[in-house]
Amino acid sequence: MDERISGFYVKAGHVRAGNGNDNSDTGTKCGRWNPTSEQVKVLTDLFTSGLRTPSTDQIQKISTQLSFYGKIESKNVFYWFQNHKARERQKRRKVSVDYDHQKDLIRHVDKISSPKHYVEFHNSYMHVAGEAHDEPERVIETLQLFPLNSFDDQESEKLRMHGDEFKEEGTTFSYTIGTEMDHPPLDLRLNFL
Amino acid sequence: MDERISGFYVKAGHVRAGNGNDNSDTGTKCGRWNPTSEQVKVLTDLFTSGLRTPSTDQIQKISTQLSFYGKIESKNVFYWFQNHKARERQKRRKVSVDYDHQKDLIRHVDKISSPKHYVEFHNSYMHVAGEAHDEPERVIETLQLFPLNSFDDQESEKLRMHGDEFKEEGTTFSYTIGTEMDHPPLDLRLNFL
DNA sequence: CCACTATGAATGAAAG
DNA sequence: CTTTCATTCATAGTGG
Repeated sequence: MDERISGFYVKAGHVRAGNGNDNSDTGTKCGRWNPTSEQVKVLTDLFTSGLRTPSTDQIQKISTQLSFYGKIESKNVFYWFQNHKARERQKRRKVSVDYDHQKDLIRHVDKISSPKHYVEFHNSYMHVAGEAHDEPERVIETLQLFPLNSFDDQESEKLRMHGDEFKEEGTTFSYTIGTEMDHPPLDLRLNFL
Repeated sequence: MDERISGFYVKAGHVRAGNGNDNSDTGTKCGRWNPTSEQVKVLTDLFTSGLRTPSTDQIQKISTQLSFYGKIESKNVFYWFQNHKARERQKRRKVSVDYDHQKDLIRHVDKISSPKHYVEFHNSYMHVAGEAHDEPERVIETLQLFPLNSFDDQESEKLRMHGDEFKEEGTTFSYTIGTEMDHPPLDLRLNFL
């Protein structure tokens, strides 16, 4: 059975707001963004310079700038950085395993059946303040594209202290009450509610 | 085999297979929640009807109902709504800058009324199967869709006024930010890299 | 034509 | 609520 070629992968929606004139690229179908070499270059440069998670503003600006080379949208830039960062980390993590035992390297599959106080391990990255370890985070100050605090965050691998447990019941959603009650008849429409 | 959702669920059956996360049988529910078509449908309906931030109690009930279609927990519902809502907004924000200034607008009004055109819920392939089936409708007895309100709901979240929340850089965007230059080409400054 | 790979896109989960 | 992280889905591109 090979359903990989079947036409079921219609993927509803995704109508590309534009009128289909987006292919400024190599005759790309409007399926998904296909970055041009220039765009990739710029993005890569930015990434190399240290930009990991651009803010909305920067995404907008970058997007605007890159539109010069071809069709591109903000979300493309957003996804690009997300993916790049993720993949890099993914690779690093794969090769990592760092020093064998970190003592508390548990990485157990949390059983989130009854979330109450499950600890969340986190990488063994341990952020050493003021210590440049292996991450080549070179921030080229020469690349001041925008006045905004460009690349500040970098990869701040801070220890994720747990502290927020999801509560199914209780007084977790204290803020929800009275926030928006624009659907009073909810119980009505949904009997079970 | 309890294929309640038997049929052509192309996507179903994914269930994190092949990872060998043999911690404890795995098969059941390790990994993250993978909503079924029905679950998504119901959640979407609720969202569409205006529910955005369900209370703890509502989450509980929804979760209970949805558990019929498959494994689900309260927190899944909670997260679902949070994400859905957040992304609705995020989309709105990132989709801008699209109707840029390099092209003339052919449709003037379309610009305002096609915000959510962009990224519809696509959950792909599920629609195909979920529609023409005869099994899925089993518990829907209680889930009767009401006559939607006259006013266009789901868009009543304009109460927010955030400073960072913004889009449309087109008009307010000025290249006079730096003393650098005034032309768009970004590569120029990045060329040194 | 089919398998594999790189990567764009999406989304569940969580942290802040 | 907002933003980020991790994992997965989907597809263009390429090799056999």
